[in-house]
Amino acid sequence: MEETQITAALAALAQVQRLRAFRALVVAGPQGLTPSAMAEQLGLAPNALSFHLKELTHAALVKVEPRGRNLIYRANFETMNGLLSYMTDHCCEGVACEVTQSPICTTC
Amino acid sequence: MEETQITAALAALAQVQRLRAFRALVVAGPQGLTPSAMAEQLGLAPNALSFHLKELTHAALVKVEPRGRNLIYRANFETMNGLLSYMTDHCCEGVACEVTQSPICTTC
DNA sequence: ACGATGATTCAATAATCGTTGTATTATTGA
DNA sequence: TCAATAATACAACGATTATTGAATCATCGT
Repeated sequence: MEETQITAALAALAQVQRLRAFRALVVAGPQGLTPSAMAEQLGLAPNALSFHLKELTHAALVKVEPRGRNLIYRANFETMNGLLSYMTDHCCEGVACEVTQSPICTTC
Repeated sequence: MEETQITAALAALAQVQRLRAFRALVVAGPQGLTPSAMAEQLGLAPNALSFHLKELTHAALVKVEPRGRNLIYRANFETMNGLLSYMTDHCCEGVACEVTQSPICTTC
């Protein structure tokens, strides 16, 4: 993963509403959530949520799939894992400590 | 870890210079780095680096310790681990996928 | 085709953030 | 004490960002 992608992802998550939205999607898992369900759950206006989801999408943290009249948003676990790996890579020069590299949701 | 602390940490890392500075400290490990060493390594003006280190300190991502005329900055792995855990917690409702909870640098 | 719902887009305002330059504090060594 | 180095603090400008309200586009069921 590139540095710009990392900072984009971090910036996207560095905002309460987006962090909550993303976490809701992480918890929801492969099933995903519709914007209206998220708007109700998070107490957000539809347009505000849409704005934040666009940011998350642009940072490749979420994926969208149209289903009929609804959209299904899902967390992008590849980006998530790339982000976590990036922050832990080469920790302590790779020698001074034992870094356990283990991404999440390999089954998703 | 609280939500505000999480967003503070993410916001602190969502900036190229700070991300590089923090990663340099992660790589450096327990030994840490002085601001002047970091400034040279990152090609940053001393005051710019100082500003960014203050942000990282305020987000509890780094620790400072005075040593003679120098300061030693170190990555705060507790915050780091808390941050990673927060993002992966309750993934997929805790049932649909196997989340391997394994923070980094437990030996640091 | 029509009304209703789901979701996004646009525009404007207010607030936040990064950068640069200058000045200031503290510590070491002669 | 004086010069030099290490590091931070302060102020100002430009740029980015979040929020709000209103409007637009697409889809479903009748």
